[in-house]
Amino acid sequence: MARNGKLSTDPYKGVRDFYPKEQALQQHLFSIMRQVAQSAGYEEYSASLLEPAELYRAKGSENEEIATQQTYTFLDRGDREVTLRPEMTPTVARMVAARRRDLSFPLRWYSIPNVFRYERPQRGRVREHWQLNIDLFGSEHIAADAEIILLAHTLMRAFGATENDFEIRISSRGFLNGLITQHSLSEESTKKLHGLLDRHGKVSSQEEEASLKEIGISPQEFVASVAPKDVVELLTTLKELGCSNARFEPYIVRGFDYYTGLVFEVYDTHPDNNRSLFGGGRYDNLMELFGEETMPAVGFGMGDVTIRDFLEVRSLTPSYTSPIKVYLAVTGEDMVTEAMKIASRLRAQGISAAVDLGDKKLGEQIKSADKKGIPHLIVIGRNEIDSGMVAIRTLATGEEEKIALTSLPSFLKSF
RNA sequence: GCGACCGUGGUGUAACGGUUAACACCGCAGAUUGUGGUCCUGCUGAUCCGGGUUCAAUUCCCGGCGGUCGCCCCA
Repeated sequence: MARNGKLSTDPYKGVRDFYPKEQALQQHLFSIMRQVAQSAGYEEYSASLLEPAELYRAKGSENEEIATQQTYTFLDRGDREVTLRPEMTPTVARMVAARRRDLSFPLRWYSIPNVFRYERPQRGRVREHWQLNIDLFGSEHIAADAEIILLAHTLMRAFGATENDFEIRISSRGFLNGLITQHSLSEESTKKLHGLLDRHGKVSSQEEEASLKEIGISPQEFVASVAPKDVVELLTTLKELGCSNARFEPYIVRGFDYYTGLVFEVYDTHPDNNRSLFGGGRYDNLMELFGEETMPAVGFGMGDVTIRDFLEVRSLTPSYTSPIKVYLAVTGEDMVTEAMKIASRLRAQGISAAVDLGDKKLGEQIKSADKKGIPHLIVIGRNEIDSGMVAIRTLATGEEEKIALTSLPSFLKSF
């Protein structure tokens, strides 16, 4: 709130400040993402958040709204149209297309970029979020699809979720496109169909049936539809690989027009949060944008906001621990320097230590160390320096142990 | 872009249209010039902005801005 001409301390609409505790959680999420991606042989890449606006206009008749209304797009000082990337896939496709001859395939890449959408903020949706992007380029084999979905599964497990906490719903654009050609649907009807499927579960089944009939498709084709061949094969493979909470779901569409084959979404099974957490699919034609031949690709994106909600509902977020292992409270003249010497020696031994700068009373120093979540504390004063003995206290319990200054590092390492 | 609900200290809440806007937490200071998390004392600090109705507005009305939730769309 801006008041009396003072600047507001609120962050810009729809974006978040990450105070140390939130940042620690953020880094926790990222480190699990990195660990899973790297252990499967994926290499990390990165790029600027600025892209030329035309990158998002090129294709996607269906996605005009995203390109024109839901991006941050502006003119730079040289009258170039610039967009803050709303997603990473066009960027990575651009990068791969640019170095196509130099890269060896199959290519496994991942990144954790921040992406921007100019939208109305609401639960689970903000204007800037971080999104793990995992992509596998250069393979048409169904094993590639299986690998990507398995990675999504592994990630969820790595976050601490059980197979009962989530469900992987798979469909295929091939299946959908088959229906569309079979009924020779117009572009308008196709769009309607996509919208209808996407809203499945949000409208009553009567309404849905009526709308389907209007388009010219009988509801039975969905309800009784058997999984298409590619999906069946995929599900079988996944099961063999230890992923047994995936199933065919004809209603999965995914918003982006560039998907060409399989599409999938990971759903939260919690009754109060029955929503799509993230998803992805196969996009084999995106390279055409850059005048390249088609390049098979499959991948997914996982946003930090929805995964945070998922973890918080299930208390799967770790508690915060201070990066400081031992705090040095000081009392008396010239003791700050003495404490800093001790801290330096501790750091050289790989023990993180911070010194109170002595502006406050000793009691206050201890209180603030505890509030910061620092596990251990020692007081440095004349007595300690002269005797070479300190009392090391574990703040959570209040227990103290007297030890020689010289054996402090080995003592702390034992924790 | 559309709709519903809501805007009171840093946070969470209170106040029939009527004195000095209350309480709790947090913060700061003290009780104690070398020892925290319990208790005690004191202090700082708020009615989103602009109009209107009224003797009188935190309270009622209108507009703006902001927030939350939904729709659209989507991650």
